[in-house]
Parts: sequence; structure tokens; C-alpha cells
Amino acid sequence: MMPASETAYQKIRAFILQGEAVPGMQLTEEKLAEISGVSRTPVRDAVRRLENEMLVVRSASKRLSVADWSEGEVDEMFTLRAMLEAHAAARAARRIDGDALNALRGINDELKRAIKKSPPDVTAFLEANRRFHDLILECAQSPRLSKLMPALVEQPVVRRTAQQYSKTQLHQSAVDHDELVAAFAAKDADWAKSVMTSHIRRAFHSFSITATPKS
Amino acid sequence: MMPASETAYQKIRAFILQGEAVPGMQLTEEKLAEISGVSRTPVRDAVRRLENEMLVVRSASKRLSVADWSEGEVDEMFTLRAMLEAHAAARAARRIDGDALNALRGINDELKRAIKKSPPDVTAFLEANRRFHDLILECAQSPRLSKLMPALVEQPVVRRTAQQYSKTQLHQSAVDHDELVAAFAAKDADWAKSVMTSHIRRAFHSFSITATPKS
DNA sequence: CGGGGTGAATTTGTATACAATAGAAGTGCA
DNA sequence: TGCACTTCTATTGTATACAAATTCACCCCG
Repeated sequence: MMPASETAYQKIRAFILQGEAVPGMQLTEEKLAEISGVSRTPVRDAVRRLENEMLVVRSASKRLSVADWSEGEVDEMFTLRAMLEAHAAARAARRIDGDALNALRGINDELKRAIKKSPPDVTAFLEANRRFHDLILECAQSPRLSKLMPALVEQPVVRRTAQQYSKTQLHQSAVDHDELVAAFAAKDADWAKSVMTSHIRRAFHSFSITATPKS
Repeated sequence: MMPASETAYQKIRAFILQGEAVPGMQLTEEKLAEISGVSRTPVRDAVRRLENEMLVVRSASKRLSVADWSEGEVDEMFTLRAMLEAHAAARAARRIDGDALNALRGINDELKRAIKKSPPDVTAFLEANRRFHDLILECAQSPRLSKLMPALVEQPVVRRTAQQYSKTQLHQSAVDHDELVAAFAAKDADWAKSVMTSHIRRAFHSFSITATPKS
């Protein structure tokens, strides 16, 4: 049996991420408790965590609402993510071992298979992509970095981005990952860092182009 | 009247930072409740916050203890802090206005006065230093960055560092701050970024030299 | 018609009691 | 003596009841 606070965390998170919740929408602990089927106590615990990931925000008078980011904030988020993930990649390049390297290759193979389908399996792509980046973070062996990253990998944005990826763009991700693996194999921290920076910044630009059609 | 969870947060934080708690020491919610004079409920709230700042850690079996950092982790902390504070300085350079600029000058004057005393007033120095950096962070206008920074500015380390500063080193901090203000006045983001990077990295090295005497 | 204030209703904050779980300490058996 | 098992204790997790604070609506008065 999963702890109630964990249940609440996952349910509320899913509620926000799977688009049932509108950005800016007000949330009450009571409603969240109802959604997750537990009492307010573990809900408050879960909310604290979501607040740190900045998925929910607390207004001046302690009322909760679903996060809503300005264009500038999304921009900043990608910038910070690029900085930190690049740093993680550099650390990982110095520390990675053969097993992890093979694991990365395996994950990227799955990712490629998800792309090859027609239409591409975006969910599987995102899942593999997440595991790829998570494993790099793990190889970086920096508890502090691991603590910081969740606040920057906001799935709503990731999802919006990837669903609008063209097949070409999805393919480029796989190519980036291959190059990252090569950099890791060579234990070349600078190379890994550069590739990761490009990788994230490209994602940002496909996001910002498709997300603001100005139509 | 302050909320009980806030009271708990401050009391526990002080307990850890003012050295009454030994790194690695086990903490129970009960004890913490006793220390802060409130019930366990707000204590749990406070602990969540401290956990995010990585001042307390949760073992596999959910037991709490005072954080204890390896040399490598302190190293990594300074590296991340240098990256993010430098980024904050660059953003601030582009956004800062006259009022904030004057406020920074005022704070740095206080800092200089604290240094001039014999012996230097380290507490006042740290206080002014904190406010100086906080104001820059505010000028950076990045909620996400503001959320991330607290996990990197760990006072126990800051305190250890500054108390071992020589008068020369304290003075160099004031000089760095002056140069930062100059960079801000010129709205030169690159300059601000470089100065901030040096500033943090110098602090790191005075820390690592004095903290590991290897005697 | 507008402004301010009073009171009800909603929402968050706190304490306490109890449940579940992990850890420690003992106990019996080989 | 060493090891497994059991019981007991310490600690964390959850629910609920109630307190404090905030919001909202309404009414009264100017």
C-alpha cells in the first residue's frame, strides 16, 4: 500500500499535468482531498511538494492555484534548465561507467522505436526521453542538482512542446542523444555539455515558435 | 502573532544554524515540536521547507537528521551557486533601476562599516552581505531563480567561511560589491556576471583552504 | 447610487488521538 | 554463543475536530 501523501501527490500532479486543470484555476485543499481520496493532512504534504516544483502557487492569502507562467518565465525556465542539465551532463561524462552507458543506449533505442511508428508514439517518446535525462542526472551524482531539477522540468511545457514536434524534430532529439552517448563514452565533459545545451535550447525554440502562433 | 509553522521553521533553522545541532544528528518530530513550542503538525510543515533547503535530510525510513555534506558536495554547492548567482547578476544588470542601485550602495556602505571595526563585526558583515545578494536576486525578477537559490545558500557554510576571513578577504568582498554596482550602473550583463562568478569562487577557495587545514 | 462595515460562509491553520510501521530488545532454541 | 523470531517501543503517518483568518454578500447609512 502506498502512503496517502504519495497517492495525493500523484493524483494531484496528474490532475494538473493531464490538463484537467486550467492554469490559474483556484484549488482548495478540500477539493484536492476529494480528488485524491484522502484527508487534508496528506494533501497538505503533497501540495508542499508541488509548490516546490512550482506546479501550484500560493497567493498572498495562502490560497492555492494552478501555476500559470508568463512567456518570460518559460524562457527563463529553459535557460536555467539548459545551464543545469549541461552541468549535469559534464559531471556525468566524468563519472559514467559502462553499465550506465549501455543503459542510455537501450533507452535511446526505445525512443527511436517510438518515433518510427506512424503516427509517432509521443507518450512513449516522452517516457523514454524522461528516463534518458533522469539517468544522466543520476550519473552526475549530485544530490543538490537532483533536488533542483524537478523545479525546471515542467511536464506541461514538455508535453506541449513534444506534441507539436514534427517527425524531423523528434528525430533530431534521438540524434542529440546519440551524440551525448558518444561524448560520455569519450568522457569528454565539454563535448557533453555543449551537446546538452544545444539539445535543450533547440527544444525551447521549437516550443516558443509553435506555442505563440500569434494568429 | 506569527503562524506556528513559521515559528517552527525559524526556531528549527536557528537550532541547526547556530550550531546547537551536530551534522548527522537524528531529529524526531516530537523533539522539534518541543524546541519550537508548537505541535507536530506545523513542525512537519516546517521540516518540509528545511528539507528543500537541504538543511535536514530524510533517511530511507523517513527518519530525519541534520544535513551533513561531504567535501565534494560543498564543492558542487559553490559551483552551482556561482552559476546561478552569476546568471542572476546578469539579469539584474539588464533590469535594475536607480532606486535599487542606490539601495545596493547603501547596503554595501553598511558592510564596509562592519569591516572597519576592530575586530570586524562578522555578524553585521554577513547580514549586509545577505541583503546585498538578496536584493540582486530580487532585481533579477525570476521567481524560479528565487525558488532555487535558498537550496544553495547554506548559512552554516557561509558562516564558517566568513568567520575565517582575514580582514583583507572581507575587504575584497566589499571591493567586489563595488564593482558589481559599477557593472549594474553600466547595465553591462557580462561584466556583472564575471564579477559575480569571481566573487563566489573566491569565497569558495577561502572556504576550502581554511576548512581543510590537513594539520 | 456608492462606500463602509457587519456577519455568514468558505478556506486555511493547529492540535490531538489514533493507526501503521520501522527499530530495538529480548527470548528461546539449536 | 549465534541466530532467528517475537514482542515491545519509538517514530512517523493519517484522520478528524476545532480555531483562526479571509472572502464574499448583504445591508445600512450617507
